[in-house]
Amino acid sequence: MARLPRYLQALIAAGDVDQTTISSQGLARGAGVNSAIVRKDLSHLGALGRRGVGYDVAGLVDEISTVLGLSTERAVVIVGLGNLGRALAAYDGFHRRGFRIVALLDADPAKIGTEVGDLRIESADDLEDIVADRGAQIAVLATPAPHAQDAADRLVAAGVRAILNFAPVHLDGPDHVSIRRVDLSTELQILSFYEQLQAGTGGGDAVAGG
Amino acid sequence: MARLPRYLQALIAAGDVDQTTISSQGLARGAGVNSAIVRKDLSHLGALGRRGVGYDVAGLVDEISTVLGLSTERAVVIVGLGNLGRALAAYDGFHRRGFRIVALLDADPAKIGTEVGDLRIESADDLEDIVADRGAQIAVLATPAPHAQDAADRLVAAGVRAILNFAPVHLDGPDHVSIRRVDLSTELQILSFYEQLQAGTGGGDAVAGG
DNA sequence: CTTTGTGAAATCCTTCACAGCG
DNA sequence: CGCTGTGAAGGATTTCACAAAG
Repeated sequence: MARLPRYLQALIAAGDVDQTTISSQGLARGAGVNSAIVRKDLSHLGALGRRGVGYDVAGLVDEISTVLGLSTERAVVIVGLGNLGRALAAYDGFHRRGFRIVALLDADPAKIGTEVGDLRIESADDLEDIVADRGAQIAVLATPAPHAQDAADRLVAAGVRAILNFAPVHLDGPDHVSIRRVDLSTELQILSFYEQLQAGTGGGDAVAGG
Repeated sequence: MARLPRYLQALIAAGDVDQTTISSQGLARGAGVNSAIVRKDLSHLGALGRRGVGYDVAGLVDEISTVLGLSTERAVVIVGLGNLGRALAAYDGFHRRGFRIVALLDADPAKIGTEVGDLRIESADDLEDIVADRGAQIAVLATPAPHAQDAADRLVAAGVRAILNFAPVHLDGPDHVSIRRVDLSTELQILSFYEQLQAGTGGGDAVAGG
């Protein structure tokens, strides 16, 4: 259910505006999807809405948070402190949503010992010990592409169960480890494709950008 | 065709290793997908493979680059120079793939005039003029969430035809503008969900992470 | 004997439309 | 009435399986 986080965002926005109840259509607008799909998704979590009224905002926030496993804090390790890694380390969105960064690892001796935010960069040589000691469950991978698979293998062996990969390569891993990928230049390339399409038409035709 | 950039990456990796030809299965491994789907995707671009041999690496790179519109340089403007925006501005992956950053815009007077890489941050007040003058076709949005929709509206009005949105909100826009979203905390939340699932099982069951 | 290109089957996901509850 | 919950319909995408080509 990749849409739950979207709903959560829309719900929090609604709560900020002191809305106590929200309809599937209101949620759909906030999340940028169809209202039928909102109802179907939410009915999957149990019958949480009241007919004729809508969904209780606070109740749904709790329910979705629980389902997503956000009720307990998750320990995150960031591997690779280049431009992107550093920005991620400084990004407060993680902290705000219950993710605690427990370590920053890099292989470059020049970086080791320097501080980012209030954490010190440590040596990637000690990856296994650090992951185990601090109970890191999730890793954010922002190394150069050639080192990503190796780093991933070590993270998996050390007990990490989920990896968010920013390196522009496909990573292989065992089935019990979830690997997601975010690739900035891939996203831009997809946009480039659509942009080109638009340049062709007069700009009138519909192309879902989604 | 959201998979073409992946194929491109796998092809470039194959070329780096002096491979002159590649099978659908080899490409599939590199891109992390099924080989049948590779063949179907590529057959859609025309018959480019040779039976019994595979696909010509250099030829395919050219073909996919053309389809994605990467053969001409695209002008990109980055709006919002916080941690993430700055990292994106410094990210060389864009440049390497034919995207040229033509402007950096921010609303914060303290940031205006400072340099990031070899570009100076300019005032968001001049957004319309700057986008028009420099022919920016694609915008990267990394503003705080509350300003994202407003910035998007102005970008669209100024003639931008594609937006890559890093702000954690859904953006509305006309059909002729493609809007894609990358949300880091959403990604982490999805991982959190899978992580939780894994913690429940002994770690043996299969859960696709992709 | 290898590997593409592609109909057909299977699967997944979305939308429609409406019964039923409040 | 308004709005949820959901079967059924419709679309889209993925996988299978194999004929044809080199």
